[in-house]
Amino acid sequence: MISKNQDIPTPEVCTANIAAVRDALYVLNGKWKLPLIVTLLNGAKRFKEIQRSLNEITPKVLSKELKELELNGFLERKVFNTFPVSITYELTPYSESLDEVIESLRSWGEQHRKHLVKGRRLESVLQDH
Amino acid sequence: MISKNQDIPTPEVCTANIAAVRDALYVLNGKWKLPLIVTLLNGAKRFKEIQRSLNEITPKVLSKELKELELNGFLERKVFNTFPVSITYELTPYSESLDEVIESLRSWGEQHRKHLVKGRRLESVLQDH
DNA sequence: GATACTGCTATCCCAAAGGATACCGGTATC
DNA sequence: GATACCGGTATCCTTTGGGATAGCAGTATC
Repeated sequence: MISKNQDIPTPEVCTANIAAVRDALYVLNGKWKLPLIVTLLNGAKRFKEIQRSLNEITPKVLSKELKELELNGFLERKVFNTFPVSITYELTPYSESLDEVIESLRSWGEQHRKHLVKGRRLESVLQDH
Repeated sequence: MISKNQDIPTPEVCTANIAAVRDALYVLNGKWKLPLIVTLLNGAKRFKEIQRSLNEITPKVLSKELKELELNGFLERKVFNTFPVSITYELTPYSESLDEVIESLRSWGEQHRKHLVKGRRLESVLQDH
């Protein structure tokens, strides 16, 4: 329906589309939110596990991102009465609503890197991981 | 393939997925890039038209975002020899690679707002447009 | 004792993104 | 003259995102 080849949206539809995209970005924007959700697709994880899996994130930033994602209903924090205390984070059913978003970004990121390799522009417009 | 219900990705696949999502976010992250591309789905536009259509963006930010999108190959800036000079911005064929990304975000943003209305949490986690 | 684990928090800092405002020169209109 | 159009740019500022580092208490292991 948003495809440019077949059906140019009217200005009203375009405005509504922009609003919806902005709603999504408001919730999902930033360096770490979606990568964090992707790492939890593997199953529930503990704080340090997540940190290792995301490689370069500081505890402070991780803590803040987890809180926001919890607040928005994407993940659940579970506390277990062990020594030391252990806490797991796992995705909620609502996080499944993001599957298409994540898949489209993953797929696009993959093809974009290939596109750049083909055009030899890799160094200037992609980040190291 | 990234769906959680059917096929939990292995850690290696997960790492590759995170990397691909991060590539995409590196290029597309921020408040204005995708809304800007959405507004050009309507067809080529001039600077002031884009500004009006995006509503709250300053000329400075718009100029910067347009430059970056042009640099990344998503749009083309055309200069016409009129009085005063007129310049249009239009999407390139490469921008079509973003169609699924944009559509998934639009669709998600739409359902998320509905989800929040249903749960009466609109005020706290969505932005005004 | 030291070091490691746990999941954070506090402090300080920098970088980046974004906003507010004023302005440019050339032309057109009143 | 004033104001508007055009597409920006310059300056100053605020806000947000993220990073670096140190530290907490309780427990376990050497």
